[in-house]
Amino acid sequence: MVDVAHVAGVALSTVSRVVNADPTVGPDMIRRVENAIATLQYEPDERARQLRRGLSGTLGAAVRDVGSPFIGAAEKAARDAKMMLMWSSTNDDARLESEVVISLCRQRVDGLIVEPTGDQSSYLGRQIAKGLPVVAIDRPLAGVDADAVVSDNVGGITAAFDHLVASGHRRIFYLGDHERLFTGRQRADAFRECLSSIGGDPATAVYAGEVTAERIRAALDNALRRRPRPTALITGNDGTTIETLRHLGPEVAGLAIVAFDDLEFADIIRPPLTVIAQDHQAMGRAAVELLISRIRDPHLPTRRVTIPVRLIERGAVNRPSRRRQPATRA
Amino acid sequence: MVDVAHVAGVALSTVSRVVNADPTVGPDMIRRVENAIATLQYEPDERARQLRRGLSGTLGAAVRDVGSPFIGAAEKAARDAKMMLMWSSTNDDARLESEVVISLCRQRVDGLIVEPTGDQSSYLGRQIAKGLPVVAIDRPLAGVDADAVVSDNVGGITAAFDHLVASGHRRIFYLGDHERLFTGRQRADAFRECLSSIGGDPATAVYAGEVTAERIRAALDNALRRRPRPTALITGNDGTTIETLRHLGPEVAGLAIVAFDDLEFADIIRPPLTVIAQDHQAMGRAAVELLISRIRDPHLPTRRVTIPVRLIERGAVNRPSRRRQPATRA
DNA sequence: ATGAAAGCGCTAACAT
DNA sequence: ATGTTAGCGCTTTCAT
Repeated sequence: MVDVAHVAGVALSTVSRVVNADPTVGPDMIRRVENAIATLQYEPDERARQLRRGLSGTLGAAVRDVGSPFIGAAEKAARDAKMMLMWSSTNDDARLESEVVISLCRQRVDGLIVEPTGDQSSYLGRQIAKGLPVVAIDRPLAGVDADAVVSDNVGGITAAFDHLVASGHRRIFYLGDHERLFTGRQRADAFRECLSSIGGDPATAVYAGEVTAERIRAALDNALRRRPRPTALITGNDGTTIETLRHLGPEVAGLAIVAFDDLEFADIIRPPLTVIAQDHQAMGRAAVELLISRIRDPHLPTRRVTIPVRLIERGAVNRPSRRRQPATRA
Repeated sequence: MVDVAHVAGVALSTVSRVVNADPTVGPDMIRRVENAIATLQYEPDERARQLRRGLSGTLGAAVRDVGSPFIGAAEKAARDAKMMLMWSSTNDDARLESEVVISLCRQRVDGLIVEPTGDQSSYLGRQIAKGLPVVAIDRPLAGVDADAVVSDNVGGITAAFDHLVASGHRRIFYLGDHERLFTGRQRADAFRECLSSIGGDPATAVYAGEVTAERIRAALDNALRRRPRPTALITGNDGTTIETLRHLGPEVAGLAIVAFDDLEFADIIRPPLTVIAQDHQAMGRAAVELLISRIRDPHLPTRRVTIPVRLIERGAVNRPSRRRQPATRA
């Protein structure tokens, strides 16, 4: 910038004014400076401006995975708000999450979106206490009072359940994520609630745990060995759905199935997969909006936004065959 | 940091030394400073250090899409090299690419990974000329001499083709991306080469163009109307594969199919999908390695790394039924 | 309307 | 082994 000032034969501050489109600079000055900028191929240093200004104009995100589905929407929303989004993945590892958050804080992001691992990073709590605007996405932050954007997990599970019941199913089981995770817990609980309401016994129909091929296979095998045999299944997240399809094939061993969260290939497999689709776009957008509003006004009360989910009926959820099917003598 | 110095009762530079683990500081100093840091919850400002040091320790990436498959590997590789990775998506839009690259340059990233849109951003060329280390990923940079990491597209198509031929197919067609894109062009060309080698006529067997549902459907319908009817198909990228499966169903209307690039559900659908899998991990890793080595030594000659691909045989590629099948009277 | 100068938070000489 | 001081590239008073 000094070079530009020198070449243009003006003061440093004038160059700065031109770069920042200050309306008080004269038109000839503007041209002289812009020429100098062009000849020097000058590019302002964003870090220096941020340092001086005290604001970074940057939002940070610590998400579970690079492919986290809200990121696309969040990036777009940030862009629309003229903020940059910097993000890193945590692989659902508390240590890594801590590292990522620290790194982002040292970059002095103006606010942080975090998809929290189950285990609470105490570091994050401290930053929030120090005034860092934070919004949790997908799962709320345990033990800390922070904004959050979550899916309507209960509504989704209930819709899936009702759909199966409406098709005549009674012997339904649930296979999903570990209840250590908020979403896993909420969905499993919602299922229990549903099952109880029709007189079923949740104790033998909820399989929650790690999403690994081995565990899911074992759970499926166990569930299918029960007599009377279950006729329907609700899977609690995409990883579970995929492993289930891998193990049982797209026909799911004759079970009716509703999967939590949509899959790219849900309409390709035969039979097509009926799903509860989360609105990732809306989640990402909402997270950025919440974050920006909190940056503007840190004293806002804590908000929790629940994003609706949608039942997408694809394959017919086949009726159970022949026999009677109450889960218990209801 | 001044605050820390004040609380610890030492000089600013001593705090800096402690923060940077300078070995010349005495042990009691270290403790005093660390205590002050802890009580003040001090967090160094990364931007200020970068500004002063002249290096950002950050790599930038401008990729097509948030879900770009190399990003995960690139992030990990960067992390291993103790560098941060900042990235944004370009949606294959030249304007957006330009914006993203400019933004990254203003952040003074030490180097840039870019998955170039077809249209050349002149801005990027200027930056490279000015000495910005850049490596292109997936597709080389048109008209600019820069490092690149690409898949072995020719080898992949050839493997797919040979596999089909070995199963008795002769009437094979190719459906893929627009030839404006490097990968689309290379794959289509490779297919032409293959087809010619068995005496087939590429003119009627290559369908390259935009990856939209409409175009792909039309291309499939046209291809399948030809007599003698084709017996096999090679799809040129995942988007094309998905639209093809959507249109024709997982049985692909009786065609044998080999798809370029693996799909998460390739082993789930029936019949399972045989694919040419790209090694996205290796690509991301290689890009970061190339970039870092070029940052270290800007005078390195330009390198192009080709990452091998792998044929994953899943479903049997059914033999064509009954009749004879030469593409022409070879 | 423009220039001079202070300072954002830090590192790296240079002193002692 | 520790302190003093001069910037890194910019914005922003405060003068003029």
